[in-house]
Amino acid sequence: MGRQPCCDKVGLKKGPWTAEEDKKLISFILSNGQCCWRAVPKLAGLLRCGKSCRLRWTNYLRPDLKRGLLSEYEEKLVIDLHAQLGNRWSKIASHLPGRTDNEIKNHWNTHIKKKLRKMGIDPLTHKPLSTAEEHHPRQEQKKQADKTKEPETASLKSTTAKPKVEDTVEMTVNDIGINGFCTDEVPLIEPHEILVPNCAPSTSSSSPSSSSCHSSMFLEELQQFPDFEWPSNGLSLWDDDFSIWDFVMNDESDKKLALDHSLSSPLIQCPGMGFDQDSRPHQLF
DNA sequence: AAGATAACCAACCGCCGAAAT
DNA sequence: GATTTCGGCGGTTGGTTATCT
Repeated sequence: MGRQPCCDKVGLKKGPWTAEEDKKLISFILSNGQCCWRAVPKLAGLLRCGKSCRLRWTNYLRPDLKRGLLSEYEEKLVIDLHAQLGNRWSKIASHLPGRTDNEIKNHWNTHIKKKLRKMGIDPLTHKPLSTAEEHHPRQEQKKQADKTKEPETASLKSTTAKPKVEDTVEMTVNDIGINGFCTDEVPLIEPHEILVPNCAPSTSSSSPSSSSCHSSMFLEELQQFPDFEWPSNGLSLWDDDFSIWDFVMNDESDKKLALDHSLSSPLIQCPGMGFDQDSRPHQLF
């Protein structure tokens, strides 16, 4: 017979994660590292499937995640990578430290696509839109939908047909407009080398219209748990350095543990991860 | 002020290749 | 070698918030 089932799906919880669930998951991974996801829900006391835990961790709870809107540079990078890789969001995300495939995918669908169309560029082919397409956007959408269904022409399939596209990506740095940094060789930055700018209130990441509004709700929810120690000096939700990790890691040993885990685990380790002088991972909520 | 619509994004679904048995 | 699950990926959905009328 094959492997054992991942989890019996009866009675599993779905939908948005609560602060308590987040806390359980973070605590578990902090003390055990990332092991097999199948075992995580049971061991962490969660009524979720392992897949859901993995998704929550990689897309939201990981300490090395940047949050907030993509910078202009990141956006250009995404466009350029998309032109070469197609909808291979995970490959694209691997070139943007601290960003997830889901985040990039969402940003592409909500922002970049529109931007490119406005500029008269087909977001699928990265070539100028024909006038017919410009005048009949619905037809264009249908065409695009058809294209994606067509295995030979769909960007995903066409790129997979090539031998290891991601290995042969040539970044057109001049197009991006930033010198001296080839994204094909994302530099591994040592923690001490990272200077993550504090998330100033004026930046997009602190705007309530971005994902941070969810963080705000999340934090309010978190306040309901008495075992979380709220800072006594009156914390603003939009404090520059604020993060969930401040709540999960109540003391210095926890913070050290998080640091150790994130540096020792190849799955957690990420070149973009930043720590401030207190060894606290920056979370740009 | 209220309802309608658009925008955003976290989370789910289903598929696929790799790995385990 | 066949069967089954795991882990990862991309597409899609649905709830929430913002903006418009």
